[in-house]
Amino acid sequence: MAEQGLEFDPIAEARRQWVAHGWHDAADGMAVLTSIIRVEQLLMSRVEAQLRPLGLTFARYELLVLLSFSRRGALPLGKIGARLQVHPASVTNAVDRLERDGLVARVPHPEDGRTTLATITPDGRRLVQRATTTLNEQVFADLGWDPDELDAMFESLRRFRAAAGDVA
Amino acid sequence: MAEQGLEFDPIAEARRQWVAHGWHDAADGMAVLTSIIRVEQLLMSRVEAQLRPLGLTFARYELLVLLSFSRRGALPLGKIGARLQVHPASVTNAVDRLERDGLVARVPHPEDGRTTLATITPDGRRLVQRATTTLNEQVFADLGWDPDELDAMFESLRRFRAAAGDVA
DNA sequence: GCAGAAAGGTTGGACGTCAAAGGATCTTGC
DNA sequence: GCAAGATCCTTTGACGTCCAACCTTTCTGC
Repeated sequence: MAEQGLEFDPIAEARRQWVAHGWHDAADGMAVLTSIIRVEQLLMSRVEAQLRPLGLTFARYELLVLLSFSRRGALPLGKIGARLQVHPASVTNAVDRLERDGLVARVPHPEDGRTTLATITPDGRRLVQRATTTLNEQVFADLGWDPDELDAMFESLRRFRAAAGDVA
Repeated sequence: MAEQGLEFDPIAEARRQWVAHGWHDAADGMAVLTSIIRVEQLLMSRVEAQLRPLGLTFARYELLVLLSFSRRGALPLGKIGARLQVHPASVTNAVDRLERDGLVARVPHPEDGRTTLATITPDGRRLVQRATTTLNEQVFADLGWDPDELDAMFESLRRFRAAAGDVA
């Protein structure tokens, strides 16, 4: 990444340009959208930095968490995709790599021949435990926002997700 | 994507689990981080849906916008990376494809033999114009937040970026 | 001047995401 | 019962991102 040392804020600059071109109606939306993209990038890189030493990525971590929270430690791949809101191909991909590393195993569904279950292994459980502790302490516990601000953000984001159909 | 029809909010559910496991301090941070990732995903797919018919991606669109705003319509690849806050390899990649499509041309820097300039072509200017009009109307003009909320979001996000070193 | 350090780009590899197409396996409806 | 249509998963291909390693070209310091 090119992290350092701009003497000005590129997003503020872009917004200025938008206004200068007469695109007033779109300037704020552009600025917020771009900001979200950038903040997501920064947050993700914090997370990945913590997970890398454990041999995990966030995508795989999320999948492990989901399995570890499930009743039997196993879920159909399709349901995993629905819960994590990712493309089926991404699930296949993630499960492939988790399986390669012995953190998950594929098991045929006992009743439905089309379905495959991903099952978390003991190694998988141990690792997701460690990863969660690390992430909780090093990232989630303090993103850099006050509690009030955090709540406000969550609520705004939730409303957006609701409008997009994520929430019932 | 698996867009539809969960009968509950996966992020709210994850947060519940976090609290149930006693990770109170991290629960809100986890929820907000996950929400930002999800909202970024949703916004990005709106943007890409508008750009796809034009043969552009957001990464390449941003690069074109940057060039079109520059004095001479040309910038060193390194400076592009710094302004867009992406890895040098990503710039190489994007410029390769823009060049392939005739939207940008690589020109050696007249004074510094190490440096390459990316120059926007007339085709590039025309296309970025069209793309901007479309995005302004179809996406940026209405993300789904009230003006007040939009301002609050921008400010929270700006503060975060500042703390991360993006802003002077 | 000239060796060593720094700066600018490119390449190759690992991952992630999406779209589209394909193969299996249920489920339906007549 | 059986064909037609849904489901579930995988595969392939196009892109994007990052990292690490590797050339070139410049700049620095003695």
